[in-house]
Amino acid sequence: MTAAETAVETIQREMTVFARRARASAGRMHPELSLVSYTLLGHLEESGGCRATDLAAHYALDKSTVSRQVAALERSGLIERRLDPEDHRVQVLHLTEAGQEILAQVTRSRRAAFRERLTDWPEEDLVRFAAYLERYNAGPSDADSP
Amino acid sequence: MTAAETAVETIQREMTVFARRARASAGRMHPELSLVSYTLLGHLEESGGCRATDLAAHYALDKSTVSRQVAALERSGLIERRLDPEDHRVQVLHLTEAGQEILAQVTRSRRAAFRERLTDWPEEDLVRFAAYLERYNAGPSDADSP
DNA sequence: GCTTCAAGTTGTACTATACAACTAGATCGG
DNA sequence: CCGATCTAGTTGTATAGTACAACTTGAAGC
Repeated sequence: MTAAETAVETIQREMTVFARRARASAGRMHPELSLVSYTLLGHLEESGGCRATDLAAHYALDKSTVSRQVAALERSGLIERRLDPEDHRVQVLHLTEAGQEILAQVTRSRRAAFRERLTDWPEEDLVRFAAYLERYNAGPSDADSP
Repeated sequence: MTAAETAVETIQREMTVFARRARASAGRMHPELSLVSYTLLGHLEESGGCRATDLAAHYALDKSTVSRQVAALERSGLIERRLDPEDHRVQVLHLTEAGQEILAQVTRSRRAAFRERLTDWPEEDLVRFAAYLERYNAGPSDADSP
């Protein structure tokens, strides 16, 4: 196995470990907001509002799954839907003020946990690590590799 | 927000995107072996056999969850349990030959998908990326950050 | 030896998810 | 203009993964 293959193997494995732990600790840290919900809210903030279909595509989820998550978030008053006047099939999702607050709060505590864990890392490494992840995910999202 | 904070934010977000896509594509790629099962088998191979409790700790899963997964894998003939003669509470889990084969097969196809996606990456970057992930996950696994 | 601890199993409930069938609105070719 | 087709989203249904709690069995310590 070449060095590159070993690295690829490691990337797979470690990404999976990360994912499992993230899920576990997210549940413990914020019972009020599941990891999925948090993620969706984050995407809404980042994108400044988008459609359910966009969320589904971005996270490789079925539209029915997103539909239910969105319905729950709306019920909790964290997001609102605005009918697109141009196209009445489309609902553009936006964070409510409550949604923004909760998201900010969860983000703060998540960031704190991350910071603690990453406390020994030089900034240069953090930036490079982040860049690798972005570069990896920027590839085609569909129907292929994880 | 400092550059380090931005990076931390990005790391969180991109890790999550990765995790969701990984799950989705894993289901499509290998209906015969769920992402969890694959992961557990991989850990068994890597560690050369371990206890269910170790798996639970490593992946931040409940022991009952692991117990069921292990039972399913045993039913499928992919792993076997060996009672520890020193301590009869303990069952050491090992891959069977069939388990090794399936794992190798799935690993090959996963690796191929990864390779394709990582095809443009210089080996140096792959190695560094892998090192970052390992370093990240090597931190304390419990009760804290994702 | 009785109590306490550790490994694992089983009962139960819940959540995330996918797939399929459906509704409602838009678009396009004639 | 109108039916065929496409797109966004919802709802019905089934399944898998998960946690928590209660239990069983074996080990260890006072």
